Amino acid sequence: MRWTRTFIPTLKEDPSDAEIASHKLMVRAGLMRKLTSGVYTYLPLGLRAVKKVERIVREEMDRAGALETLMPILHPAELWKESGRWDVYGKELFRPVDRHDRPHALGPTHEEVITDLVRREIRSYRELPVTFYQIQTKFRDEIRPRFGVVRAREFTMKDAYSFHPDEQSLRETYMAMHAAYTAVFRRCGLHFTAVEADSGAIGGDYTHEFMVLAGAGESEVVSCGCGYSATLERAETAPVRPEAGPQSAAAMEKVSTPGMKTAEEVASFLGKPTSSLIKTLLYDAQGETVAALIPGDRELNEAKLRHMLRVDAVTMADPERILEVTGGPMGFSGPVGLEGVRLVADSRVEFMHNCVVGANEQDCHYVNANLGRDFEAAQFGDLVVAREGDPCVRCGKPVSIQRGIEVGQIFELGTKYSKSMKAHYLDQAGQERDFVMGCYGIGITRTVAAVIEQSHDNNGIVWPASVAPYHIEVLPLNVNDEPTMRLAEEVYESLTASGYETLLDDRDQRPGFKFKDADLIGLPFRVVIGEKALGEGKVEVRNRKTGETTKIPPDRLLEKMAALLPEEVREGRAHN
RNA sequence: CGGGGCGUAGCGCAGCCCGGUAGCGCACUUGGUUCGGGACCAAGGAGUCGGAGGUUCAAAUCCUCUCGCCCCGACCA
Repeated sequence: MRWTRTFIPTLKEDPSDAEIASHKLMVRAGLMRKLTSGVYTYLPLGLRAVKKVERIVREEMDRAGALETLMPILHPAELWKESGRWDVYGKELFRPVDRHDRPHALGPTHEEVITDLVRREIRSYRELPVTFYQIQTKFRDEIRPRFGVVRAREFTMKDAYSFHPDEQSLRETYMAMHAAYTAVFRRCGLHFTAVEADSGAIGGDYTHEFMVLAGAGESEVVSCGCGYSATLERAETAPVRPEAGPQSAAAMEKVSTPGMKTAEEVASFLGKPTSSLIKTLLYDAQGETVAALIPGDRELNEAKLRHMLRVDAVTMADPERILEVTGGPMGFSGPVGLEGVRLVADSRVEFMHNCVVGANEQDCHYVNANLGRDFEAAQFGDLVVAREGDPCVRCGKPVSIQRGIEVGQIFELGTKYSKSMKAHYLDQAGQERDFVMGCYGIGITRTVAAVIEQSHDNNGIVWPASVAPYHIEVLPLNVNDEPTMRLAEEVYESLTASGYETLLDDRDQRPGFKFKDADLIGLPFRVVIGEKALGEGKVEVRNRKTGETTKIPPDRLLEKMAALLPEEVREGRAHN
């Protein structure tokens, strides 16, 4: 492709609305433009990168035996009502209404649609297992779109759904998908980890998220050298056992703490560390009020509380409810003398002595409260948000926390949708059974952003060959010099004919200008044809990533490129 | 949804407090010089100042409403 024949509107300045590197660069390098909040147009160069990722995904999905389909983006509301998600999905679900006033949804994901298809078409265990996938535009009315295409409202996603006769078959496909995803992200040249995750609202039991480690990521990943890694929501860490033996228990005493509500206020008022406080958090767990005890310097992880209580949702109790069950106002709750409420505690509380707790009375706390003597808890477990340096649950070494961009997630859904939507098949014994399902997503456009986020420098994008819009930029320094242009055309033709995707910068611009643009759009290799090297009968080949430049005679260029950019590298099966 | 910021030429911004001529850089057009890391000179085109209403002799500027975009936060005692 010739630069003057395509459309690559590069920008010298950062767009004012961009915050992170990938967003700025995608706009500056002319990959995309914003239409409205969280909605983007892909320009020719950007689309090529998107298509590279799509192709890799297709190849790996096909290899894993998944069947490509294309489902509608417009769904009738009935389907969503049937699965129950019409009411639980919330404001993220776009809900357009047609001219007959009939409600619809724009698909944020397609479990309902595929389940409907499969229940109509598949009757027998003989047709199972089967996996369908599609690469489609998805809509999610994000509460706050940001970071360009990392959190967009309209985006491209690959979603796959598998149907099985039983859990074992599901697990086999799950593992195959895990392997396919690993291959996909490897081929995209990403540094990533697959972490244990929380299944959230989609439901299901077993799930991994594929996270690209990047400072600009929105998710936090807890990981340990031993190989354990999990999302912050899911990550468990072990309590630190105190080195000294149990301190002697002092006499419990009620003290006045006027107006001191937060752990920090109470601790500083009493001149004690926040870690000597026990926070008593009251939650409504599907009708039951539960008190959760955690160390004063920690935060409760609601997902963990949900799991411990085996409920789908927990919400903080309102002040009226707190007054009713504890007898005291919000901010002064404590476990001592608290009756008629289930008390659960973080395991760390077991190792705390002579603690400060609320007295369930306006402006009063107890000091020197001790578990076992002054209060009890019905159940112990890990309830707090993991923190950098906490001991790993597996090996005890300190864990670290890094930020990441979630580019893929795989779920074992089980029978959640087949049950609610009455999707059955007949087993070998002629028995009607619910399909066992799995679902698997990859954010295609987000993956492109993640690649850039992880691979750029001060001058622009540094594309891995596998997802680069083109492999090589041929850059004639002076388009008005006949020998230069003749050679440039020859080089361009021969590279193209040899299967390299080549961009010829045939613009009549000054060299510096073209060099800057070349760095900005970041193609892996640049071939400069200038009068200087030409005088020696040579052209220059420059590696965008390393900056390494070599001068070679034009007739050795194909040989050189074959070494630098072999097919395995262009396909992402190897990286250089 | 709460808080904050911003909408002025294609892009990035100044002007607004203190009302009167709409300006700068980049980009674009023409001519010339230049030509290995975002050139220079000259001339030029381009803006309903986000929108509506109001105050005023006069509004980008003051007031009211409204739309859009960006950032932070969203119940953690």
